[in-house]
Amino acid sequence: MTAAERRAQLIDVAIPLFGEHGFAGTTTKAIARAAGVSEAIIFRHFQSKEELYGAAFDRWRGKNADQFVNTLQGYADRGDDLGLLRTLYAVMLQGYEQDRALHRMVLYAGLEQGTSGHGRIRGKMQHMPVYDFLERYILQRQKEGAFRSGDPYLIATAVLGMPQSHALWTKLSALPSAHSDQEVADLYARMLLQGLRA
Amino acid sequence: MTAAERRAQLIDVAIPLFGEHGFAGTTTKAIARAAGVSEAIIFRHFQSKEELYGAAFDRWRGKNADQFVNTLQGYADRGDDLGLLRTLYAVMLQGYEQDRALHRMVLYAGLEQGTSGHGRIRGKMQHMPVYDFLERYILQRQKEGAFRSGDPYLIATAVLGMPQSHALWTKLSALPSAHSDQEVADLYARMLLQGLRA
DNA sequence: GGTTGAGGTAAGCGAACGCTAACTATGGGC
DNA sequence: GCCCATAGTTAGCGTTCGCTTACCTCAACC
Repeated sequence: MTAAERRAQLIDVAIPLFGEHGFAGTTTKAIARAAGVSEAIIFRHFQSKEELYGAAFDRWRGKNADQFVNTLQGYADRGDDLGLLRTLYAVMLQGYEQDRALHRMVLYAGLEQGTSGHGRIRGKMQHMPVYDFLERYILQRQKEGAFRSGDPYLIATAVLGMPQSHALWTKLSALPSAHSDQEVADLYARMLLQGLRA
Repeated sequence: MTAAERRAQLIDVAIPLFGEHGFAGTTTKAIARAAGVSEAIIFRHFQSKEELYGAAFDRWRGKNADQFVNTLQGYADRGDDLGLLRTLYAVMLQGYEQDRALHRMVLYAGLEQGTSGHGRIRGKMQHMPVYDFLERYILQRQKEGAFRSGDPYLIATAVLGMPQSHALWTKLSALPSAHSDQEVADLYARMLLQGLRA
């Protein structure tokens, strides 16, 4: 296995572990065992556990795909507010479920940042494309007189916060939900859109 | 210092540490240093680190005061939906800031539960009085034809999710906010109330 | 005023932590 | 056929982890 392949594999197996136990709770030995290699080769391919953590984190940033944003932009161009929100929520909830480990890792990172030594994460969490898109979108709709006034960033936080919080408890933690993602996405989208109207 | 006092003191100093670094990231030595005693007395007063963690957690459950719910009930009796939501949000945001360590600990516990051995936490996180109150309140307003239809629990999750998510990033993590709590509470309350109307 | 028991400390246990040094297998280029 | 860079191993380093043991101190009680 080449160095690049091994690096990628180590990141792959590390993400579920970091996501499940956090940085402090995940041991290099466990990562090595999951990868089927000896512990030492982790440190051949990464300077430290911290660097591996940072590399795993970069994987997440790549996932916030522009393609997702492009889909939303399509709804925006068509002026389909409800479709946009519904799609946004559905994709978000699906993403949380699909990349559960990755999102758990991000959440852990938010809590752990600045505590342990792993300062590599700092600054990596800002600037998610979805936030930027939503902020611009809200600003535009405000100018058109369609949405209520108020700081677009703050409103975007509220828009994204509802499903985030739902996903936090139903998907990232263990608590079960009695509702399908579609159902939740639909209710949230309708409710929030009505609240956004000027 | 009596045993009861010492127990309480150990819990007091442990909460900020657990909140800052999580269960796995907090060492018994650090707790002992913070309390100004030797590490061994932790294990005189608690069977294990895990038991201390559970005891700290019980402290949180006591904080979800009924008094808070009573205040909200007052608004409900007066039919003041906006006042209720605004107060709810303001108190929530204030609570997150005030008991930052406690809330961080709870969030950590949600992520860590079922991973490390500390199964003591399981089942302690359910049944927050605020959720129950809000669910009943929404159901009542639905019957009166004032609020939109939909599962009250799901709607309550959305109502509480918006400030939770905001607080998660601005208060529990390190990211700064450009807006005052009052400002946020007011905008969120207005927006959500409009979305709730039938 | 000697005994006792509760609260506390110093020292260190075995295990696990992140990480490293020294060595081996292997495969492509001359 | 030899060379040597590369990917991997074994063994263990120094430290820290949660926790335990042996001992100390001292106010309360009969």
